[in-house]
Amino acid sequence: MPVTVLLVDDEPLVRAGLRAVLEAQPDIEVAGEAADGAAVVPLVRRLRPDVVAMDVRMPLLDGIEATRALLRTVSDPPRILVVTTFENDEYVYEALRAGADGFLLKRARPAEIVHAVRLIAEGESLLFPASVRRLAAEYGDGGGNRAARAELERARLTDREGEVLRLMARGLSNAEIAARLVVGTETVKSHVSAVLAKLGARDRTQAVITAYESGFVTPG
Amino acid sequence: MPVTVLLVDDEPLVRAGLRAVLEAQPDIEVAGEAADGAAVVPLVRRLRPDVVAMDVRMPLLDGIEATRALLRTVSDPPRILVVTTFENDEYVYEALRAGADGFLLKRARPAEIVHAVRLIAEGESLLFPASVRRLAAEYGDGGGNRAARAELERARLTDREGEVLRLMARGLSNAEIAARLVVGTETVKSHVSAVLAKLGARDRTQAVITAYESGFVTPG
DNA sequence: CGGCGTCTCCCCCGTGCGGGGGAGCCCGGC
DNA sequence: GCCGGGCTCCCCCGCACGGGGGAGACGCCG
Repeated sequence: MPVTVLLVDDEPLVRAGLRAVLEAQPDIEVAGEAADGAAVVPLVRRLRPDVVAMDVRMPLLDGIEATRALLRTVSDPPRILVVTTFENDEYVYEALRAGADGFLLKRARPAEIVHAVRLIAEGESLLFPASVRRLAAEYGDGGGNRAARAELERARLTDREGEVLRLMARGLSNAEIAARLVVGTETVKSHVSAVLAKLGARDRTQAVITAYESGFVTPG
Repeated sequence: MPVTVLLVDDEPLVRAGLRAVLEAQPDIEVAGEAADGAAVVPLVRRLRPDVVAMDVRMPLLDGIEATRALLRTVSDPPRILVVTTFENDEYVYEALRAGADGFLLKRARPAEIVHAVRLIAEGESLLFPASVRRLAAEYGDGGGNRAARAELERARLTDREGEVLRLMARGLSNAEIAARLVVGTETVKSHVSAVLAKLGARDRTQAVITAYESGFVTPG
């Protein structure tokens, strides 16, 4: 009895690639595809796949929310393999905290992709497989320079501070952030100052750079 | 006689996806694959493909250099379709200047990918197809950034402006940039203003964000 | 209970930033 | 020759930013 997989990614090209790679295996079967997180729950109910290979970044409903929704609403939920482009995508960690069972880099080799799906299907957790560490090393930090990352680790931003940093990283001014969060500009200034202090940044631009360099936010 | 395509991308998953999408067409044939730019020239010599679908960012030899190498060393070179993740990747423009015939977003739909390959094969140039504009609009995060991207498409920064933007993206203040470039701070301010205007950015933070989002600078 | 951390808001104050002007110099192209 | 673009430098000016304080309200936890 083959392992059945549901592919969830907003890019058809990635779905086609995963399908080609996985269906080349006799013991793996692609049960279906979805282009966004919102379609996942009904599809899982109908297809009952063993594994969901899920992108984190998607329109409508991202991989984190889709993971939560699956675990919350589906009885005997499938194992969830998070698929991502960047190794230090903080969304990945959120997805793992939300209950995903492992993650996989899109640039992994076909054999590694197949291996990951099999492992996950068998109930193994696949948090930091050797292949990922190797890839991370090969691609030299690829989206997470160590110093910046260490800085962010030590920083221990509060929820609110992280929220503010994210908005800073979208180019919003203090006034705009205040409007978005429905608080006063003075409050935002407090949070911004805290972020700058914790990150060792001199101004918001340096803070945003640290956010990018550490993978706290990612381009694309 | 079918259109033959050589796939060049360092990610096997992307190659598999392109292969699956293209080989579903009766009039398109995948002649071969390469994982980096260095392998392109000999492969083209041997396989004589009509079209090379080439990633810009690759180890060893990137898409720009590979394009140059092809046009310089191969007689009757194939048409070159640049494949990219970001619409405003400055490398793409370099590749186009180097002689590539068009570019394609990885998140395009299969039908659009097929269409692009056919167009390129027929000798059409494919610089800003409607599909790309539509995708850019769809994925533009609402308003401000979209305008900035559209701006960046046309924004041809001068050498000096690019240099200044790069230093901005490293967190340097105007005074520090001035010291680094051995010019006056007023001069730096002029360049910064020009960059902001060309990028449609309100302040240096937004400019740096655009630099990251467009791939003008990369984390790590 | 009292402490602690978080979130909220307030004051003053200096300054780096960015807009809007203008101007001289050099080089390459028409 | 002249013109245009790029690089350089200068003026004034308003303001958002960020530092350095302080303070009240809430929830959590020992």
